[in-house]
Amino acid sequence: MPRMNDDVAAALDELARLTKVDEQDPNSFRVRAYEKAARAIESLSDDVTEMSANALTTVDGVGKSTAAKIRQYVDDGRIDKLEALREQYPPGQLELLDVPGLGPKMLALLDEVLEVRDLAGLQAALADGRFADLPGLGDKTAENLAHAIDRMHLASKTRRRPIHDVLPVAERLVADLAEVPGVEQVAFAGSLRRFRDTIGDVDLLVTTADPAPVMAALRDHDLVSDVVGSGDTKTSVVTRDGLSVDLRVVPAASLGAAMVYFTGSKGHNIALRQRAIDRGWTLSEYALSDTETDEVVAGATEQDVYDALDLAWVAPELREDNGEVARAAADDLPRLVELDDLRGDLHDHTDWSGDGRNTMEEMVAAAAARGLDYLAITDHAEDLRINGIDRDGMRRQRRELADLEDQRGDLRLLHGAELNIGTDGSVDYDPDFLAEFGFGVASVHSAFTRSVADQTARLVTAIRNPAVNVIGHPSGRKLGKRPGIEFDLDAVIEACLATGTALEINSNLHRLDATAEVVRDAGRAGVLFAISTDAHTTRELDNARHGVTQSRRGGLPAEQVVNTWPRARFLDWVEQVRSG
DNA sequence: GCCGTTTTCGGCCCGACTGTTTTCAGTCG
Repeated sequence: MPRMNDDVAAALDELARLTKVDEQDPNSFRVRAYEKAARAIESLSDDVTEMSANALTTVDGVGKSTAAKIRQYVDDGRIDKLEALREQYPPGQLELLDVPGLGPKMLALLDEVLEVRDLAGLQAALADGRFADLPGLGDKTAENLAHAIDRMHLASKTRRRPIHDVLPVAERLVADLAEVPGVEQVAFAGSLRRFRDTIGDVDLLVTTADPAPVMAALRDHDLVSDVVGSGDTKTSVVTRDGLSVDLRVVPAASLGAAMVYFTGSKGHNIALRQRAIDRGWTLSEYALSDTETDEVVAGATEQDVYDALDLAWVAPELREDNGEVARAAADDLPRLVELDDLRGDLHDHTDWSGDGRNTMEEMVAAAAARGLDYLAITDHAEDLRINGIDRDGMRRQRRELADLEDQRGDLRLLHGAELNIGTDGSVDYDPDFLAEFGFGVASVHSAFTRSVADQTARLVTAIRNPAVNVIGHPSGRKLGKRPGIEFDLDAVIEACLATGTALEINSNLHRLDATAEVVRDAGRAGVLFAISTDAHTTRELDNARHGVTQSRRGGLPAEQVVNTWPRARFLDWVEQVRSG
């Protein structure tokens, strides 16, 4: 969460990359140690600037040496070893590593034999045949690298993209491949299944007795522009817009082991493997099996694999090597939210305000069709000049909603508003008018770049406002477009706990806000959450599943989500907050 | 570089694909 942690993680990642080149070994233990430390610092909720070297060594994956490097970075803004390596390997040379199929060994060979130290030099050496004459290399490798350079602008192994660009593609591929004759099961794994904000590539798993047709179906798919490789069990392609997709075919008896393996994360898998080794077993994508006898211990389902390792099944969203393995071993994992748990939606727009597309009647009917028991209509309020509703409008809408509730007799319909949080934390209207609403969401829609102190004060003021039940999309981020506001989470947590105000988990794939880190840290502190769709159309009510997944990624216990509560308990909470 | 219910030394996850090797090296995830 603290920004300095991200800077430190980035420095450690760069150190890993340079060390990989320096040692000419992608699996160097030192490289892996730096990478593991980077992930550990990234997911740490404590601020590294406030930690001593000793405190840093208590972080799993950080030892004395890395702790000293982190301290030096925090204190001096530099790391001696990093500076030395930067000196030794100029950026142009490192760019060569971005070429798919070119690793540290080839990098060293190019440097030593051909004195090639940048992309232009490589292209020249590929063109005039010097590359193909290198020991252990030939024409085919040269051809492949030339092709890889040509499409680098398309699919870069370093470029991750927002999940809203990737999930629809993956879901379409899964649906299409499921139609191929002989295919039994298809699923995506990888960081997409873990529901990270950004995705590097798509991993698809298929079970079938006959792999050839499904491999062909992927190679020939409309969305695919380039085939990187295709063998008996694995095919790699790139889509037209540059997304890498890997397809693996595994036997049905191995699907569980394969799902574990390809879902990751790497750190989570290594932790599982260690437990397997401790028991005299080995864990691969095919099975958990006995090292001596090769006898299969488990593999058909994920549950079997975790059971055999004496672990509770770990939800994919939690598999980030953040201590979830230890919690699974202690049977101490939280009961996470399922889509069926949601009884209401608390942030919904209609065509009463400028950007909603469906009528109130349509939105309510759609919510009823999805089995909800209560719904808050929260159109934009008057401060949003473009599309907010004025006071008379709000009163008329309130009467119409009450009539609708009477006519239908099924859902409890709350009349609220999505209030706009000004730069000073104030919201639309005045206290008396605000008190007429039955519900309130308040969100930041502007001034995203104020100081941390300003944004914190802004949020805390809004949280303390009794007309505010929920803080909508707390950071205001849009994935791939703009970062959210930065604020002091501890202060926000404290205010929420004092007032009972909930933080929203906005289900829109472009937002996923609160972030997983905020959900995790505020959730652990006991803060309440609302999983809301922010739907502007009836279709967008289906986004609730994404909000649920986001809450799971933050490890949030279902008990802390107010819209999983039965109607009476939920309404009590609404009134409790509003009575100050 | 990290780590310790066998260990403060000696381990550290595992397999597919490709190309260039007639048995393996490099890269990738």
